[in-house]
Amino acid sequence: MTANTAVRINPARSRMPTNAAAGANRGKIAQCTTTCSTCNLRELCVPCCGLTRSEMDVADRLVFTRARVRRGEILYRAGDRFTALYAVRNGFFKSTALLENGRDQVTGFSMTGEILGMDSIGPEQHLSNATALEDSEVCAIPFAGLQLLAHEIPCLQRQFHRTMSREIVRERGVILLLGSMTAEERIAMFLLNLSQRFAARGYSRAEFYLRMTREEIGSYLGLKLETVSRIFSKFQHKGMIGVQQKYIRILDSASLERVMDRGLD
Amino acid sequence: MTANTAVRINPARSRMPTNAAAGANRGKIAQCTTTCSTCNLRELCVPCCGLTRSEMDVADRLVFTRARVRRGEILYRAGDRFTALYAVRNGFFKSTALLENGRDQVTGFSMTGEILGMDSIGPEQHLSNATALEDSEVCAIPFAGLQLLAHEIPCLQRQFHRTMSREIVRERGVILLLGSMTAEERIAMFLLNLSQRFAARGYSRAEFYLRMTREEIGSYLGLKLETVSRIFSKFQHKGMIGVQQKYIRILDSASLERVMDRGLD
DNA sequence: CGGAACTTTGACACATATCAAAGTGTGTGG
DNA sequence: CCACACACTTTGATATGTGTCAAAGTTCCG
Repeated sequence: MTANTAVRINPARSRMPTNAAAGANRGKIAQCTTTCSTCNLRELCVPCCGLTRSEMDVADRLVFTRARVRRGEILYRAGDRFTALYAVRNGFFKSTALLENGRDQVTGFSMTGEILGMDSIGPEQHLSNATALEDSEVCAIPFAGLQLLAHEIPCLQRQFHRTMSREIVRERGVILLLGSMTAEERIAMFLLNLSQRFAARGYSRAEFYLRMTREEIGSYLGLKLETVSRIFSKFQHKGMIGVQQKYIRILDSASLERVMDRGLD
Repeated sequence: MTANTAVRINPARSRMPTNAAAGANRGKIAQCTTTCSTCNLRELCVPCCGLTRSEMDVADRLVFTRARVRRGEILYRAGDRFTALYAVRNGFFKSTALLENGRDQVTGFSMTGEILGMDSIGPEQHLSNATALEDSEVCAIPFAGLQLLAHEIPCLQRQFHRTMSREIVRERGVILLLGSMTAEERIAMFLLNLSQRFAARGYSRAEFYLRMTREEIGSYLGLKLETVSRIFSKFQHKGMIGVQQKYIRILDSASLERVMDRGLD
């Protein structure tokens, strides 16, 4: 099974992040209030309104389980029962969906502050795998509890809907990319998107380390790894980016934007 | 504006196959309760639980606006303020998303019982156009009202989440299709999907009229119209389908499934 | 009947995949 | 600490699926 490559990488998968693994982290969990407002639920509840009161509620009443996920480990697998959403506290994940015939495909990359598992709500089971691409930490947000809480805090409910809707819009963007952009346009868009997301998190917009391989990028963008590599080289020769392994520098974002919008001429 | 093509296209359309020659339904409109449970909110609230009481509530308290949309007319446009979701009562719609550079792409087709506008909740404005491909009828479901109601009827809330989640899963499917399937696999999947959806609505699984052009199919599947046409012909020569204009017969669905899963050999 | 929208088919072009081989970096075990 | 293996990346040569361009065919409707 292709899907298990990531697992084989580290034989020692016992320390899989189960919600129960919680124990070790107990110390931190106590200070969930501050932590959540800094990063975890930021996307899910804080921007809602500035209610300190309800933030307290959130922290007090929703039992978060903090979990570590080492690089290569799988946070959840297709088929697992859905009980919780996961907020990426720090680190980097890929989501992969499996087609019936064994083929699989990367459907997204998630970084700090983003929520994993939105697609699993309806089916009540996970339909994709979430794999850590670097040592990461997540907050498990029990879905049932979230629902109860959202029922009492309307702005949390609203925020939750916004988050789901945003996932629809994100996927829509991937559909447009896959359906009507050339390889170069896709790569330009991919790099600019990463750049912008790193910037939004306080990291450099101009240089960063890719957490994923060329093959994973290709899978996400509907391209083969060789094509990804070639286009990286091409952009580099044009002076648009610097490439050294996984270390990328955005040297000319205006050009990248031009490529994204109108293709490379 | 490219988006208006559909409108200009036909000053007067008539002969399109409608699922329910409209006028006949007039009697039903008064009894919104029964109507909703038969089709409109079916997806949104009914499967929730069998509560006759809350079904009453839904019908009584949410003011639905029934609207007719003629073929070629646009139900909503990108940029319009989002106030309501639309349940397709009967008819057929396409959704098209616009890229910055003027390109646009069909992102989905919606038929009876399906909900339009899920992606607009977060942004609070529509990001895509919804165009009727045949004379259609929709129920506008005011979002604010739905939220209020859902707050009081937990199963409605749950059902709403399931519906949003289902949209994420649907789009995920399109991503997989666009990212890793050949043209033939895409077309086979497309036809089988339509077939299955028609069947679920009580129409024939084996023969139906396409409501969209080859170009719209191509746009949706990330292919050019000529490619769509060629593959239809190819499938026809192999005896897998019958093609006469927009009238399609599925002659060998097993073969189509084989193509979808493993490609044509 | 004539025009418009749509579809089909053919010839050819081109972007990306495939196959192959060499190059680079990294972690592990001796 | 080295060396070996392994994963990953790069680059080249070639193949192929799909796009592009063009033209003829069909159906619909005024």
